[in-house]
Amino acid sequence: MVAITLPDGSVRQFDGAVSGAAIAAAIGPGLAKAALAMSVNGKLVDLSTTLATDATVRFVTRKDPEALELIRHDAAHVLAEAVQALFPGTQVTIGPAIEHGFYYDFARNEPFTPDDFAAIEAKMKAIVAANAAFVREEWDRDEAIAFFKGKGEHYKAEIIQDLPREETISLYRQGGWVDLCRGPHMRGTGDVGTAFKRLKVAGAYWRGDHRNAVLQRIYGTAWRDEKELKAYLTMLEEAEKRDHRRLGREMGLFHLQEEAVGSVFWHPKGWRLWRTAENYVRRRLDAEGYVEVKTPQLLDRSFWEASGHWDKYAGAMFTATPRAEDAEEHKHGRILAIKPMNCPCHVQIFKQGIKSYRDLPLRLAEFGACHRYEPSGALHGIMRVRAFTQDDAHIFCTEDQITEETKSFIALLMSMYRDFGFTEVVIKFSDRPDVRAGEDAVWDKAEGALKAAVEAAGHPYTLNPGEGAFYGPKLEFVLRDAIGRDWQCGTLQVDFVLPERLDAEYVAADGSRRRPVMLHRAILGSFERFLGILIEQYAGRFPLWLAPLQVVVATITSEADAYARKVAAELAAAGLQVETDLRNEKINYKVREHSLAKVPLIAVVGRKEAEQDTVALRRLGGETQEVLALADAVARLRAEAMPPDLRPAGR
RNA sequence: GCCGACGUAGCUCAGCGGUAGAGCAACUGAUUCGUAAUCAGUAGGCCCCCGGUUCAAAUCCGGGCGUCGGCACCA
Repeated sequence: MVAITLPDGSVRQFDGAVSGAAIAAAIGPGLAKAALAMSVNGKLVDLSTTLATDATVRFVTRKDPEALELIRHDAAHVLAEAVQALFPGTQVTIGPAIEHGFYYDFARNEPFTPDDFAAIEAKMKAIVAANAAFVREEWDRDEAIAFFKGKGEHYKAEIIQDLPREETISLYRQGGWVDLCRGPHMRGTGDVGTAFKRLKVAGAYWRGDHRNAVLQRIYGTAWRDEKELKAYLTMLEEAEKRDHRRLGREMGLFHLQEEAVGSVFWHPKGWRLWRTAENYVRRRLDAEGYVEVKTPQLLDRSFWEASGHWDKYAGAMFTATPRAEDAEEHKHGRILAIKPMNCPCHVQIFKQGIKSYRDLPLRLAEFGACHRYEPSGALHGIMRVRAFTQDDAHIFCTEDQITEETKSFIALLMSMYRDFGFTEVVIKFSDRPDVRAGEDAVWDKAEGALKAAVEAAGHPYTLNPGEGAFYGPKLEFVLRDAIGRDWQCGTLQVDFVLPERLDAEYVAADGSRRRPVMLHRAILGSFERFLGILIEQYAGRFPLWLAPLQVVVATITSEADAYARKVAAELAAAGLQVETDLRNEKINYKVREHSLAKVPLIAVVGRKEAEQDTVALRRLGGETQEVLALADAVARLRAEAMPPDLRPAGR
């Protein structure tokens, strides 16, 4: 007898070994039809799996969260079959389910062309319609290797060779096609459904290593039903509409051009946005006991050799030498490097004079402009650039102060993110990478201290093994935007290495000389990137305090021109960014134009307003307007435009 | 850096061997108008750059540069 326990606690007895499909059928025809796979004692397996011993079973239907992963994984197999059917000689490699969809990496000499894609998608549909059953087979390891080698599937053979010896080698058949796969799968290709779409093709390195061959990766998306698919495609469209590169141009915030690859030309409105953000950050740091500094752009190569950066990052650093042949640097062949980061400079400030334990923690902040020669393929709008400004700071402290400094940093960061409109923040803890500076004992200490600190701060965090900086472990702060995308911005890194390398020390209470610990930290990360994220978060429709142009005073008739100027002057005197629109155009035209430009408020004035000393306020996206006495409107907008940290009510 | 696609007016794009096009924007004029496009007219181009093929190149070929989508990278 085999006893099967179901999620509701009930137990069903079977005479002998029984398949999942048979159990489902025994429970009811509805379930038999809906079950795609099952969870046996918590492990997801094929529905066809035979159970010979007692077990707890839960059936997975299309409604369950696991279904998405199954659909996507199966869709990857369908894609692979389609490609091999259409392009004989193409080798298959791997094809996992990923967030929102799936991909499959193929080895083929000729690139896939747009014409191929329609054929691939059509073939996929045909394979799904044929609904061939997924059949699992377990093979002997060496036979499997020989089998794939015999088919010319060298990547598959390599995968098997690299599997641990004790691993079961399973193959899945779907009709005439077979693939190496761990499983599980649904019942047949038909279970993939129709809510999938091939999306894009891209190069990808075999096993993610840039020294390996380049494969062709075809991406697709797959969902439970058409409605979910449509919602996803709509989200992609929404993301495209929010694209900071597009909005940056449309709203006149910035531009990029060929002669300055990776550097941003900030236009007046974009720079206004930057200044608003920078002023805000500066006020918060001032209030938090940071002291602001400014350090050199150009430093001698030997400086970076001492800090250890030259060794690891010379290839990503810009260097500069004077053109004038009589310049000393030129004669002696000295190389100056444009700073790629601020920390070594801050250590130099720390080292001026003798520091006492009473000076700690010393929090040196800098809006530091840095340059890095980022690989050309990494550049992306203003999000990934070669010239950027960090909201950087280094906290010099004792080991005992790490916990307290980390706690107050996390509190500051969370509060600032909230002010910028981000409420969902995830913390990741990254520990030692393979290539690193410093002794293991030092790393033990640094990781221990940081972990203790983040736990003391009381925020949950996830582990990100091996992703730390080369000089120390770090916390990474990832924020989720309005349409569900994640952006890593803030960071806090513990560093015992650099103070040692650059010989920073302080005098302890007992008169001995000690090394300070350095905490590298940033909240926005880089202004360029963060402003790009803000543009996308708000789709250009900034809250009033961030909007670079806050109010347009638009006239209905030229008789109101003088009054419009007065309204604008009073708003400007109250600290608002305001423009007038006195053009001889219809109010409809003006409203449309300023709405498209995403100006938060339009103050409409006509003959009536001029006579009564009022304004008709219209909010972006609103369908009504509010007529207010001018003085009231000024007072109200002044309050509303106040940056969150200056609002009297507090946060 | 790697794979692929793309680069034509300010923007979005058509044209793909035979005199460079459209819509929107811009400019000029008329219209003084009450909350998301008033009408008419005008102007606007090293067709990314350099070379080649050809009687003739935006169009075909080669090489650069840049952008886009991924991959790799991200102190």
